[in-house]
Amino acid sequence: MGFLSATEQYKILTENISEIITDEEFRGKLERSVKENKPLRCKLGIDPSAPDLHIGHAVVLHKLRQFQDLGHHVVLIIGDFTGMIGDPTGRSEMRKQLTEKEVMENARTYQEQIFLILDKDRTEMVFNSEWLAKLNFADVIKLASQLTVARMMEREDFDKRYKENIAIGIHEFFYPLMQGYDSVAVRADIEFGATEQRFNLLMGRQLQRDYGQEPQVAFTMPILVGTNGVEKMSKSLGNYIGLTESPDQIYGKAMSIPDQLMEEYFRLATTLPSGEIDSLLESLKKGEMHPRDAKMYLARELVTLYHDDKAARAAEDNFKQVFQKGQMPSEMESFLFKGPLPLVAVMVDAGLSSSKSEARRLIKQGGVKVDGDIVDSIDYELKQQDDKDYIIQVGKRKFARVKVN
RNA sequence: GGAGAGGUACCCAAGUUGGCCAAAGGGGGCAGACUGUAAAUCUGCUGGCAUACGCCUUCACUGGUUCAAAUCCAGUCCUCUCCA
Repeated sequence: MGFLSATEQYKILTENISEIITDEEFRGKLERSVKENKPLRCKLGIDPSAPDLHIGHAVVLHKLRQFQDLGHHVVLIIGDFTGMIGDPTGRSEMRKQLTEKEVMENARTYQEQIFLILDKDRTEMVFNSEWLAKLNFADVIKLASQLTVARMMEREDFDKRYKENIAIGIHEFFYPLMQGYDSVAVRADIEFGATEQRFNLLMGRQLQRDYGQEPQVAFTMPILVGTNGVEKMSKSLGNYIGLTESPDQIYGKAMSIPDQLMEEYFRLATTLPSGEIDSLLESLKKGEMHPRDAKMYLARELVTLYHDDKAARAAEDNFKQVFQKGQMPSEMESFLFKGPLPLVAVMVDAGLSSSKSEARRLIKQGGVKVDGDIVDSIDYELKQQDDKDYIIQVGKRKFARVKVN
């Protein structure tokens, strides 16, 4: 600790964030931390309902990593207990409750992914069932009495559901309370979350006060827009870039984002210094740099972040080969079949199409190529070939190497 | 507990005088053209099986009426509103 002054830390840590509540308290905590040489306890709650992390989740993780790099301490709370309720935040319907087994399984896969970004040595991991499961009914009632229905209904998501006559479960009211109680349990100095978590983060402040603790500072981070540039990034919408995806997938998806999204992605999804991003955007605006090249840089950065620079270069070479020169990728999944076989069946078995009907549709629309030639008949058959493989291409980006014998 | 409204495909949402309904329209998605795998725009497709005639599964669930049901009837489950 103590390499950087509170002022210097403040400057770095408040970059690219959405809101701090309150700024004054944050400065105070930083100064005290430096003076007493005591790391801040940075809390992040994880809802183990969606086990695949994407670069949207990574926004807050990168911020935490910055804290860690400055010597602070991260307390990661796996919401195994709350996961059984389901965070209603931003939901337009009740979220399904997970079983204990599902929660544990998801939590495990989370850990693997989260340390792609966080520093394991400065992370403490806890499960909130540790304290929440111990509360008895009287404790729960006491906790619930901290909050009025009116207060709860201030939340936009609940209010909206209420007005639209969509079900709200009583148990959903407990989610913010439990999350807030977590802050009490781990004595959090700061809690992080996306902007939509604002209410929950504030609840932690209130409960900490009620339990005689200094209230945590709430740090909200912007929500990353999905690759289609329309809605927020989410797995269920399919507009995401997953942390554990292959270099080619990450690179390709990054290249497909709308141009307007580049700045947001550079700032929130990469770890490039903001000065560098500023000058890059500047030259882009002046027309000194082609938007495509800027995007390739972005794609490279993202691959490097979750793989390495070697993989990034390889993904870029592959991209150039396939999409700029229109050639085949150097590597693709291989399959072995006993022939002869109709092409539609092979497409399904090789995962290029989800059903034969869809495969036929794709062929009719001219979206399928075999060895570079557009297939014009849905009866197309793959015959036995000992000497070479078939290269099947579906759409622009799906390829498979198929050997038929 | 009483009265009323509702549950349709990935989402929203038509359709409820029974057949022309695999089910309008929109969104999303996919494919094609144009590009920089961008955006915008245009075109086509969007339950499964089948070369095709067609067949099968699907409109909360279960049963029934009928030659024929998303549409009619009965029961069940769920949601919402008002009353208590």
